[in-house]
Amino acid sequence: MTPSPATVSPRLCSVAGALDVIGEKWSLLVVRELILGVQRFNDIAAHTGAPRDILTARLRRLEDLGIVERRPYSDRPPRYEYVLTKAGRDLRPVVMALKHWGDTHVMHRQMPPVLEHHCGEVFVPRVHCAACGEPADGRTLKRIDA
Amino acid sequence: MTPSPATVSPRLCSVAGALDVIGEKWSLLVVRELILGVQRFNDIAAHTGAPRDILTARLRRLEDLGIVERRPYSDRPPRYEYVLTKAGRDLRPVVMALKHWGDTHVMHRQMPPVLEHHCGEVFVPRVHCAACGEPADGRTLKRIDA
DNA sequence: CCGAGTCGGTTGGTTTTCCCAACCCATGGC
DNA sequence: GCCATGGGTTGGGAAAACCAACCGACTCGG
Repeated sequence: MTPSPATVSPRLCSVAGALDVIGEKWSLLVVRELILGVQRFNDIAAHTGAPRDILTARLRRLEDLGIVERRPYSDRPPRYEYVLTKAGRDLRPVVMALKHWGDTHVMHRQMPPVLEHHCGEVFVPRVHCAACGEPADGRTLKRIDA
Repeated sequence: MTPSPATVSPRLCSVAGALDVIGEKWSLLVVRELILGVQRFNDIAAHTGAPRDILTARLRRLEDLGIVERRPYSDRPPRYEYVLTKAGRDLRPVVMALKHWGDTHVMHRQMPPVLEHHCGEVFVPRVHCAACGEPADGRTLKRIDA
């Protein structure tokens, strides 16, 4: 337990290395969103709660580190989306371990599990209209009772 | 992908909950040290590189959250050591996942794996003198060649 | 053609956090 | 007496995070 004398420097360790890379505030929440398939700047900001300027900084850094890829999905107007690289997808076990620990030691009720659809992707539910098959959301639905 | 309109608030999620608890700078490195069996304030400070005042704050918070236990091992002078609770030991998968990711994506060479001795504890090597069986370190060894 | 809305950001100013060196106190050993 | 050890605390400066407001390029509705 007692360390070697005199020249004790911080442990050279890949846990520390990993935290240097993805240990900054918001980084892992951004990765969580990307794992869930959220790809657009505004959506990531809304779902994580991260300030927009910080989010910009994190996305740039994750891009520099080869964890996310930023790619245009529209030329005019210029629009971008973010997707995980292999290195980024490999963070799933980290996020899952955090989620499991959070489930059992922080949240008092069990959170819904992350599911994987048989297509191989993380399952994100989306409501469709059974009649026409088109997606349904707040803009395509309207109250008719009043 | 596009979220529901209007009232989009940060996702209620145990990943976020976990990060609120152990996502602050240095927290997971402190847990790493405790997993490795380092229990004393000065040793944790030296091995992590955390500033002493920050380390104090983190240890207090981890104690309040029930992740570490602070207990005296000497009355006079008053001295304390830190050990993980069950909730703290349950963070091992998180630290291991981080370590594995760091091994493959940050560090360019493989770091030595964390081993578990058959006694059930994490294996931390300590060099002993084969002759007398006592532990050997910088204070008990001396160069005799010059 | 005008005004409002969308998207992906920037900018400036404030607040919070982190960092570092120095100091403190009780004790034990020389 | 004097220094070392262990577990901190303190003050002050540097860095990071936060927030509201703004911007530019476009689209859409009227």
